[in-house]
Amino acid sequence: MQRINIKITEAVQKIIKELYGENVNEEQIQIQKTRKEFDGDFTLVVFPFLRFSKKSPEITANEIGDALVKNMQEVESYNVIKGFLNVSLSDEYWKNFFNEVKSNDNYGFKEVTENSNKIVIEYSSPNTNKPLHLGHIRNNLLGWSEAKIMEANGNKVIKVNLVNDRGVHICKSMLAWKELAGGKTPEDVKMKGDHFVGDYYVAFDKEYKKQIAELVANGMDEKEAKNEAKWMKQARTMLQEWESGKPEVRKLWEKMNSWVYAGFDETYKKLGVSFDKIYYESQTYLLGKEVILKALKEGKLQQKEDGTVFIDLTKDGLDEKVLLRSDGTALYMTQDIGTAILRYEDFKFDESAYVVGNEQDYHFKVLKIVLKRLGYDWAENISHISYGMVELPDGKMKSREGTVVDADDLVDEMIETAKEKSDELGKLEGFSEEEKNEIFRKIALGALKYFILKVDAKKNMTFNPKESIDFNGNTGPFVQYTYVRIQSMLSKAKDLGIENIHEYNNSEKLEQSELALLNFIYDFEDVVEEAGKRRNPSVIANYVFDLAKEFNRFYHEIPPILKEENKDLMKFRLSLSNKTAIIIKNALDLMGIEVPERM
RNA sequence: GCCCUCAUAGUUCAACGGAUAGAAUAGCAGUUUCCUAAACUGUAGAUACAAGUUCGAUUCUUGUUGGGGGUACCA
Repeated sequence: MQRINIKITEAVQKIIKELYGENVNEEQIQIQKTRKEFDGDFTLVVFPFLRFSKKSPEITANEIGDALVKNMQEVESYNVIKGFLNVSLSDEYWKNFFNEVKSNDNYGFKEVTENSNKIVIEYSSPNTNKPLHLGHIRNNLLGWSEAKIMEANGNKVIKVNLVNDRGVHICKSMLAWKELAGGKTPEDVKMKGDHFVGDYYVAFDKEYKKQIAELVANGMDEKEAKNEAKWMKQARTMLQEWESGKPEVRKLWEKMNSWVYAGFDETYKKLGVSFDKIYYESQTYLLGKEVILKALKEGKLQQKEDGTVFIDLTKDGLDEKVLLRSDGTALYMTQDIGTAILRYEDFKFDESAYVVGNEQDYHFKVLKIVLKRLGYDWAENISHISYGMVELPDGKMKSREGTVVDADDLVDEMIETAKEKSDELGKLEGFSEEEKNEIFRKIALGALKYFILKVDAKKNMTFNPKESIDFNGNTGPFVQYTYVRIQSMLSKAKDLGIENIHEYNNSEKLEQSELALLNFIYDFEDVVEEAGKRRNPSVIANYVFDLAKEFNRFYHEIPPILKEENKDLMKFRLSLSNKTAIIIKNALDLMGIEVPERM
């Protein structure tokens, strides 16, 4: 069935041609949803046509409105307020629309086929020297949701992770462990491996600072002290040993990384994210080096006297960018070039998307240009899904100052709060512990995910731990609750012996709240598309909240459905509720949020 | 210095250049012989400042002020 907003657009085009003899393109025809406070379903803005009609906005709108009623049987009436033509569709249209979609659980989604666009999306990208924190949570939730939304828009999506498992920062925690741990493992102290390793990274920094302070006290200037501190020198040596493949160092590196991976796996599982392929920087940086050295030989890059390899981007309005250190070791950019190339060879993607914070906007601008200069045409299809920082009410998170919000802690606290809240309300009595815990988990993660994803991805956001745990108002649990309520009603209907809720013959005039719900249901398809185009899960969040709110209003305004004597009407309303629940479930799924059946 | 970004109720967030700038929360006032009150209803409260473009500007342009980020042989 053709989308009615498109049909109206085409009709308006024809009408303008007939009335005023002008050809207007689709972009000039602004059809929007009628705002709540006015009568109507769709609104046409007529101001752009005044120069054709040479009449007042009111007269122009009336002329077009008359013609629409005449030309389109779906259009029942219209009203004009200022330059706005509000069009009301007939009950018959809405009932037909609902009949089309009520049993289609995939309404709003496009099919993924063999010929679909292939998108590789990278997200998460952790370092193996510390556990995941709140910033990673935003990244992971966004990455997962973007992937889901891309899929819903008919793209073939491949989710990849790039683990930053090498570099001097990794050596720092290795060194501290070697010096301080006395051979202890995470098992020995019953800790999650990533937290265990992270503690040694912190320990390194503490000792390092002490050493700097000592040197400064002995008269060295600070800059020199930073370079000359014993542990820093040892860490650098360790990196060189690592690069040259010294067995002892490699072994330690593998051991500690494996601890971290076990910890990450747990966190990823808890968050409900996963990957189709994992890249390791340790496996891509050599390719990056190779490609750069080759390009240098071909004269595409430049070299300084000390051996530094760089690219001059001043013509692109950027600076000179170093691609290899003077000692020949790799940088972040070096490995990212390697990874990008490897990824193209692996997947021959149509698009390669990176979910990475906006602090790296410059990095990705450079990456794209460098790859193009090196002759990789597909670099044009690299996109950076840039998102804003997460700040705490009292400022930015700083790992060194201990103001980070740990990912595992946060999730655990949310679950604990969900449990308290539920006990307080006396819900879930008579459930087994296992069932209850599963529900708490869904609610807690629903709250967290919704809280983070409802904010426009590209904007910085403030994370207030207290408010994020809220389960009322514009929150995940509010939406989940609406779903649960509908499930409860549907199962009660079944208990009453009401079967085949999609089979009815509703001849009643539609109520305002029913029309409002139908409009929301209609919108879902456009919302999914918009979220995809804008690369923004918040579009979904805003929509599903409004839908849930609208349903709750409907639920209160309409007399109890299960007591409705007109069985056709009752079934229609049950079917409408059921459809609402399915859309809630599908929309939340696009955000990685699960729905409980009871709560 | 240069580049990029952001600024909306007390607070956290919305608003393809369109109508009277929406929600949530905190505040105040209500709703349960009725399908889950984690709900619903009412009330009060905001576009940093100054110009410009436009029929129309929170949205676009310029300037001012104030945040954030980048400009590393860190990632």
